[in-house]
Amino acid sequence: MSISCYRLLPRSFYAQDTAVVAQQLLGCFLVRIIRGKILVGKIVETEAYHIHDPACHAYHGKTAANQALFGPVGHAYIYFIYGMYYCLNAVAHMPHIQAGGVLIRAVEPLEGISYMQKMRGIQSKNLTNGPGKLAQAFAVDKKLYGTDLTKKGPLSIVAGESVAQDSIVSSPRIGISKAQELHWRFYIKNSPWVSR
DNA sequence: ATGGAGATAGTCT
DNA sequence: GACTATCTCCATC
Repeated sequence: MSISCYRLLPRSFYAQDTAVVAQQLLGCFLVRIIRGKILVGKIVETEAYHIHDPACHAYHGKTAANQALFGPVGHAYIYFIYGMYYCLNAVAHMPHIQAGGVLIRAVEPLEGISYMQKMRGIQSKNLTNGPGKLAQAFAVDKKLYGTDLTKKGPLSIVAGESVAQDSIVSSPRIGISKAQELHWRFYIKNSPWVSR
């Protein structure tokens, strides 16, 4: 697989409804370029959050930490959680909404697997089946905060395999207590790479 | 196979 | 001072 055949997702892709973007990101490829190496993973699990949703980090307004969620769509919003982990989101929402993003929860490792293993530590078998794990495997931290995902660079998302609607499963989001009635977690049915 | 505790630190009240 | 959009390890079934 050569990098030249990758097709970056355009800015307009991220200007759709957040839950729609979350579903359409399934099957796309997350591409990380670091120290001359390339890491690629197929996105298999996502969650949608937007400003009118009590579980969204932007719900209580703009702060220094969540400002990227209010910025232009197609950029990376990264947050630090539980004193130990980073999680990666793609800013995505309709133009008339102020903020929203899609949490990338799990990917299927495709390229650079030995580098991912090095970042994770060899004791672990599960490389990227959870938001904290995939951030660690892809060397994603605050340095990439606000990165434009629609441009060739250290972190980007490119078009991938299209996923049939009937192989997309939705469920309540994981690890939150608010708005559990919203089934805004999406994953590829029968994928062995999802977080649970 | 499943469950609970502990690690650990940024962010907001 | 409380609260996380988590993970790993070790316990017990």
